[in-house]
Amino acid sequence: MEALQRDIADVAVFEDALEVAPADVAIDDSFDLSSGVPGPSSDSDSDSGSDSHSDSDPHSDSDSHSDSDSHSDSDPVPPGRQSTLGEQSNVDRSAPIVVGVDQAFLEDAVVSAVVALRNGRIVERTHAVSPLSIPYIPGLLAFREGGPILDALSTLSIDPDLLVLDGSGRIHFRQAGIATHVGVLLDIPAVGVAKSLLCGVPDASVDERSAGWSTPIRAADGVEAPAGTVIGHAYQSRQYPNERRINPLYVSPGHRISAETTLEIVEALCAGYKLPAPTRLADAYADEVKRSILADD
DNA sequence: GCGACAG
DNA sequence: ATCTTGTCGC
Repeated sequence: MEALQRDIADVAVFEDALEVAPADVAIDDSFDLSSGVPGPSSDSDSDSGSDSHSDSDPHSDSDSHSDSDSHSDSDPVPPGRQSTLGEQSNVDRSAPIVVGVDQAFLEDAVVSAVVALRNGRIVERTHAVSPLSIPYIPGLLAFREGGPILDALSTLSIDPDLLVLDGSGRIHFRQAGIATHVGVLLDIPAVGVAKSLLCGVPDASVDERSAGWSTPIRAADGVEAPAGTVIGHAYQSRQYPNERRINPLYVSPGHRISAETTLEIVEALCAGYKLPAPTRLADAYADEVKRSILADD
């Protein structure tokens, strides 16, 4: 597994090779992000469960039947037309699609939820339920959750321009955290957003920082990269005005993006909240699906 | 050998 | 990640 991670890190591109600029994904504060899915239909989900074609699941029997086990809402795009008259809408249909991914766990399965945003609004949501076989081992997270994430992403009808994953990317012993792993396998730009630091050292102490602050995370001790290499950043996305403290985020490039741009993108996606909007929304959706599953049996 | 260690 | 009510503060 570790050898595979070194191969993945070798193929990974930690430089900007994406068509997404921070300004293109900024979250509008003028819209209520906490409410809703697009379209009038309420989200009364059906089942889910797509078998995994994960790297850890040898018996990947066919997923023949339902390709749409999870509901998905995508807005209709006018055929062959960019912009003409009547372009009063603020909706830029050419804006990049940012997809957030998050998971909720069951007994021996995991719900992987994906939420696609464009111009800060949800354009599609889908999910998959996959079996879990490998335990959580620091440094090997992708082997446990990577397959299930691919399961969910394969149900999306929209093509992501950027993936926002829970966990690290380059901030990893072998520079192949789950964001890098998934990004490389799909060859899609990806960033990793973690709530705690796996490895590497911050340039400055991360304690008691105000919103907007950030400091580089550099390779050290066990990280297989030239000592001093900037592998990510600690970023204080939000802070209370008073005594109570909020921990910073640890953001790092997954694939086809630099550490600097990763920081800018995450900044643009947080909009006053601790977590980037795609992650927050996928988080809530995963819990929603999980509870609905626990509901009937 | 001991400690650290994403979700 | 998950088990879980209230509680402090804007």
